[in-house]
Amino acid sequence: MDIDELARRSGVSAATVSRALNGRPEVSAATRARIVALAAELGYRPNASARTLASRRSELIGLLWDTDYRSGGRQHPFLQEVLIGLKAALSDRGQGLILLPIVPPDDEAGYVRLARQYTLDGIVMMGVDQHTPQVRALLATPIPCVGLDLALDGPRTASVGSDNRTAAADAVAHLHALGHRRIATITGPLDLWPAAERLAGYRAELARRRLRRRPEYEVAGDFFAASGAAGMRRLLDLPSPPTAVFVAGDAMAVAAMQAATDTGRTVPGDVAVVGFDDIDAAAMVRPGLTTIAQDYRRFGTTAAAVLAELAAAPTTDEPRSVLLPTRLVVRESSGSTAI
Amino acid sequence: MDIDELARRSGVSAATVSRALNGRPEVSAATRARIVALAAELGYRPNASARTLASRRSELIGLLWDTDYRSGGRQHPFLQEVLIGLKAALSDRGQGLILLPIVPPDDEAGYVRLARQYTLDGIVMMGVDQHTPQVRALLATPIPCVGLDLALDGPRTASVGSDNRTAAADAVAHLHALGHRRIATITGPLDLWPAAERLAGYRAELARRRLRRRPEYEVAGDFFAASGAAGMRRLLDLPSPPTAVFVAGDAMAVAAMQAATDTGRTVPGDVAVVGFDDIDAAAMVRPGLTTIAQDYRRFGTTAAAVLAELAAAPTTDEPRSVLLPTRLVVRESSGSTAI
DNA sequence: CTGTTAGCGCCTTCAC
DNA sequence: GTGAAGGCGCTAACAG
Repeated sequence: MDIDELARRSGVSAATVSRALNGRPEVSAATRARIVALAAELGYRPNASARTLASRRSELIGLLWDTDYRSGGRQHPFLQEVLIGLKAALSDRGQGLILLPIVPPDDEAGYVRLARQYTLDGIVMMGVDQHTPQVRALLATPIPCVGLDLALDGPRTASVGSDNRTAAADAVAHLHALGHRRIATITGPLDLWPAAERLAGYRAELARRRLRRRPEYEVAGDFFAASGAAGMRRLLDLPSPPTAVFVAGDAMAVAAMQAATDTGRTVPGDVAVVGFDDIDAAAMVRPGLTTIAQDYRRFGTTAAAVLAELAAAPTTDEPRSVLLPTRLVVRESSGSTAI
Repeated sequence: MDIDELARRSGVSAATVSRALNGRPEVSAATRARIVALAAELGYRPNASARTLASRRSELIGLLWDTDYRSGGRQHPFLQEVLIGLKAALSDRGQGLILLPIVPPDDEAGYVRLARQYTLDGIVMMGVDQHTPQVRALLATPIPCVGLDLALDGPRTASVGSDNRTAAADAVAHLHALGHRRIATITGPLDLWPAAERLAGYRAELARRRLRRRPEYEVAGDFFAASGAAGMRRLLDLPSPPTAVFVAGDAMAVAAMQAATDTGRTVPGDVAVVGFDDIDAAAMVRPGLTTIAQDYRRFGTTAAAVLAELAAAPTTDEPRSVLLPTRLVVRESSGSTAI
């Protein structure tokens, strides 16, 4: 069942079938209706390769997702949800999603070649280092690229992420409202966009509420559990330890809670904890972890929409970014009563 | 940079370039070496669409992964790891991975058409119901299909999964070795292959160790947390409650532990628990959950290898399946001492 | 509005 | 061992 067969059966030429099915305006309503109906009835689907070859557009989006970068073990707690959103939004637009292999660092043109090889219409990146030569080369290209939790820069790029700054401020506000005045934080790696924004939000909210900002209350973590435990121990050893800690990632937060418990403190009694991400475990540990939930599915749907906009828009130097709202999920770790 | 350009620069015809790059035997070693070197130097990559159109092979594998099927919330704790393995193994073979959209149940030929549309060389399925018309139609086809944790049936299909039966037996053996004699289980939905196998392994090991099998010790769960908690409560309310429970999934196991704790029991003191899956939370909860770890990455690499075999092998009626080894991860929930 | 004619970039017979 | 020619299935100019 190819286009010629369909053309024969509908009594028109292949060109007309192509036009009718692709929504071209030059076809009469009657012919189009007839062709569309017949195509549906016969289950005709144009061959993707032939279509791509002729039109130079593939309706294919590439996903660049580096499983090695900083993922020493389990990372990207959200890949699955992002994929769900992305897949749904793309297929609504008639687009497909292809997973790109990781190219070695010395193959500078690797991604650009992959994009050409598959005639990709756009690329979604997550969990990659946008400063590597291979990625920079890709970003410099007019191929639409959107970064998830990644601040991208290029003629046709955009970034999608949560409004981490506001979210962190919400966390601090929540703790403050519960009566806490000595609020510390354990950060992520500050060269990562979300980590930096969360710290900025923490600081901003302290200032807004006229709480003193103490350098020793800002402990550096790396999003992994061990750094959360170490950070908590360090905070609790302070002469004037905090009564609450905003931890920039849930894996660290859970470990931080355990570190507190292990050293004889109670959570939230002695120290309240608020995390970030709402990983599965947040609801499974005791006490349940109060945390910031991100709408990962929407990361995906937004990425698909932004990609379409980028493809239509002219190239530009203006950095574009979309910030998504988050939600504070209150569980037991922040305590329900003031201190 | 297309094949003609490369041909011109290497002083041969496009046909020879094609043969050289595709490892055809008819090319002289010298010409091949020259062409391969030049191709590498110029970074030539044949256009995927043109190649697929001409050769009728795409080197593309489709991933069928239903995000709705039984995934009321968070499921498939292993998608990410599977993808890592799959992507790595496929790209080693020069193949790509494309995520297939879910087709509506009334579109019986949907997947078959998708396979043709993209000229897919094979399909990996996970988290789908293989009894639906759309999937059955695909399986009936000579297109290579491998199911992860799915017992598939068709002329060119195979199944890859853990050796769930042995794994469950290991769990029971572990509990028995710790001194437990009254060992119960909370199962998954028994129409799912892994759940049925785990129950079979539990029963087999009881028999091997001459432990009495009691019907009231086999409680039905559905892999979700709530059913784990309910199952544990029911077991503990028994006149002669078990001293150990093998829970067929970690989400249920964690909830089961909490249910035990909530009703005044201690874990592992009053009741020991062994789970299945080794989800992230297993190491985060207290007590840490003893569980069976599956090698999900290997699911992916194995699927890629099996797909290649299926493509080369003739169609057959023999069901093929590959069972992967698992690993018992001992933490605190099973206790380190006998009762 | 519709048909005819060329390719899109590559592989693959068929000659040589 | 290598080249020439045709075609994979579709889209996009160009006519009409």
